[in-house]
Amino acid sequence: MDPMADRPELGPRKSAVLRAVVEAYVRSGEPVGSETIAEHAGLGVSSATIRNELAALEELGYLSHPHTSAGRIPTDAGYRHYVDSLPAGGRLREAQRRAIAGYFAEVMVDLEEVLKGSVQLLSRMTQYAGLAVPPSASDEPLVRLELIDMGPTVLILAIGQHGRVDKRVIDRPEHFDAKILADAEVCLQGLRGLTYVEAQARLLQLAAEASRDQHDLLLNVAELLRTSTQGERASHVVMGGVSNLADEAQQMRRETLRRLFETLEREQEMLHVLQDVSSTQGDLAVTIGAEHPSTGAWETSIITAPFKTGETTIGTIGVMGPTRMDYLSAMASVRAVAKRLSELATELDQ
Amino acid sequence: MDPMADRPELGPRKSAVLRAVVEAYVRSGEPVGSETIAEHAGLGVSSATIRNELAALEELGYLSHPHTSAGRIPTDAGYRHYVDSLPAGGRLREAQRRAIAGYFAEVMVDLEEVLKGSVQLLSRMTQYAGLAVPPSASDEPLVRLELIDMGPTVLILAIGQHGRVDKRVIDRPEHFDAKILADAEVCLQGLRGLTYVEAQARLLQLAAEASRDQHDLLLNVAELLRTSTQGERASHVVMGGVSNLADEAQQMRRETLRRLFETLEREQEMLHVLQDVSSTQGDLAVTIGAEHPSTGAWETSIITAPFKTGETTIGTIGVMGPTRMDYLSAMASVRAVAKRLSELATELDQ
DNA sequence: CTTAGCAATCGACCGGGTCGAGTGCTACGT
DNA sequence: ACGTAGCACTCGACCCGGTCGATTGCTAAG
Repeated sequence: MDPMADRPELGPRKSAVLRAVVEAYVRSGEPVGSETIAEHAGLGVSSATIRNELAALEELGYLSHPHTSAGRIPTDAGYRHYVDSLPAGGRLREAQRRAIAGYFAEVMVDLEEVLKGSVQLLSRMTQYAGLAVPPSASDEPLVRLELIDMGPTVLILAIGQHGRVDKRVIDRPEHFDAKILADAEVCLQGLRGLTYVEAQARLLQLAAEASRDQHDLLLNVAELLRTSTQGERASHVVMGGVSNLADEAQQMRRETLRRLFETLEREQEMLHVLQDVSSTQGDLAVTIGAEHPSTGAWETSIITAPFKTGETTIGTIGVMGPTRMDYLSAMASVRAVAKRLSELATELDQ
Repeated sequence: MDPMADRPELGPRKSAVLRAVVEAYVRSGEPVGSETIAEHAGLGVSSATIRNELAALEELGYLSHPHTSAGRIPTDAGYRHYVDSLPAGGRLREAQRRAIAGYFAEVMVDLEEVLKGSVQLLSRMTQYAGLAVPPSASDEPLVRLELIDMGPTVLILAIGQHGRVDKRVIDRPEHFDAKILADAEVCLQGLRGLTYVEAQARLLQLAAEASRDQHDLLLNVAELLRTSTQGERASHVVMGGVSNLADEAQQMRRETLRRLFETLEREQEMLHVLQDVSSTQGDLAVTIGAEHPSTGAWETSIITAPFKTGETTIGTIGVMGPTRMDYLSAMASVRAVAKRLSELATELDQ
């Protein structure tokens, strides 16, 4: 029963039964039996027939069975089939539509801030945790690169085209006089307009040629650019509504919960997970439970969508929740927010 | 049994018994009985005598009783008495001493970064969550205040004496030409050396006198300074090792856990709690359970210590953990880290 | 004031019995 | 071949009662 194996197409009734199981289970949180489905799913067949279908679906690996006399629970593969069979255009409830419209109406201009708000918006709409990966600085052109003399220290400041500001404070060796700083400044002026990555490469060259005093200084500037594009703080993950996960947490095993929150604190790891998870498709990427080792270990699913300026993807936004998730509505929410975000980002980019 | 009521001094033996109960309970997590104490606390009296003392301590409100045939558990008041009777100079274990020394050996120069590391250090040492309130910008002198033309937007940048950088992106109305920006820049140059608060006040004056075009721009700058000193992002809380709280979380009630994590996400609220909790004394402040409404609701305790440059307090650092906490070692850790932090801050300040 | 002894208390644990939900099978009808 | 009704069976949830062990509180003696 490899959960990743390709499975044959299901007949329309099996699909309907599976959908009914998933939806009932997502609503109630309790294993669902044949009776419930026969009554509520409106398939016009008796519970006995449903039972046969359920047994078949279990045989196929879409459902599982806590114990003999309990109802069925979807497996990860079951959720997967359900999600794949979902109509592309899930509807938003009117309240949610308005929440999104309302949020994006108060236009903001700092993308980082917008993202913070967006993940909170998503977490409120879905009751899961909101996640976003902001654009990386790598290809952002530099508008400024400055050295600021602060007495015992020097502040290195890089400002990107889109309002990104990175800083680094370094100790100032005593023999650093104003002249050295001024000379270095001149060097740095020449880098304006280059991207973070280009400027970093250029700086390494310049440092190699420069005088010894300049050398260290320029290396420090290069280091700032490096950490801003690759390092710890380079790309972080914006999170919101993480407390929503605490709800489901109660029924998780102790260790599961622990590990989940530990990873949430380690942004870099979280970033990797999100990158793995969302590299798959074009529009909406859904990763369910054990389809990714991490989400498997946490018994969670992640839904992400890229957001773009024009045609180029610049970041990712989505939600994370229990595998027992209302995929339909969560997917609709993520899609809608990502769309608005893309519009906004495109506008800001001009 | 008002837990806040002043209580009479305890005799030396009652104190010893209380201490034994607290320490045994902190270690084991289970209600502790008279036998255990008689054997391990080395008081040289029998369990019957201990029982009498326990009954007396319960009568006084220091201990409680889950049910008749269970051992005793300290109340908040019990922990309070225990903490107050602790010797001031708790000893650190050698490993911890070295962890601190090791961390502060790799000197860093950006206080914000140091704080992030410090709370993580504390959380690793204590196995609780680390918390810190960084210095506020209010009294930091400005070294720079710049307007940066970024095409469709303008970036306002404020740089403080100690390496603090605040930014705000604003839309740029079309009639804003280079001249208006240049004029405003001149205005702003004049504010260098003033503190955030002073500069903000001065800007409001200037705006009132300025031309209409300048007016809005200057107000935006003032707004940046305002939000940097009072607003949402003004003073945040640095947190680390929050996942440690998830351990104890399992035995909390569902709602308790939820509320705790919700508040942890709302920095402003967390900030208020920390301010309430740490405003009390000079050195170490310990707030136990219901002594503060918030910590009461979460069944947690908070230990904080101020850190200073010279004699003036500039921030707070501490840990938060379950009321059933190893106060002795946590207090020693917080005290030690705060001390090192003060030394570092004082050095950086020169 | 301390101590030994002892009855009393109460949760934890175990086994058995009932109940109900839900399955899976079989036999029958279409 | 497929849907259905009926029914025995399974198994967890719940309740009950009994035992065990930990711990108390009391009492009476030192």
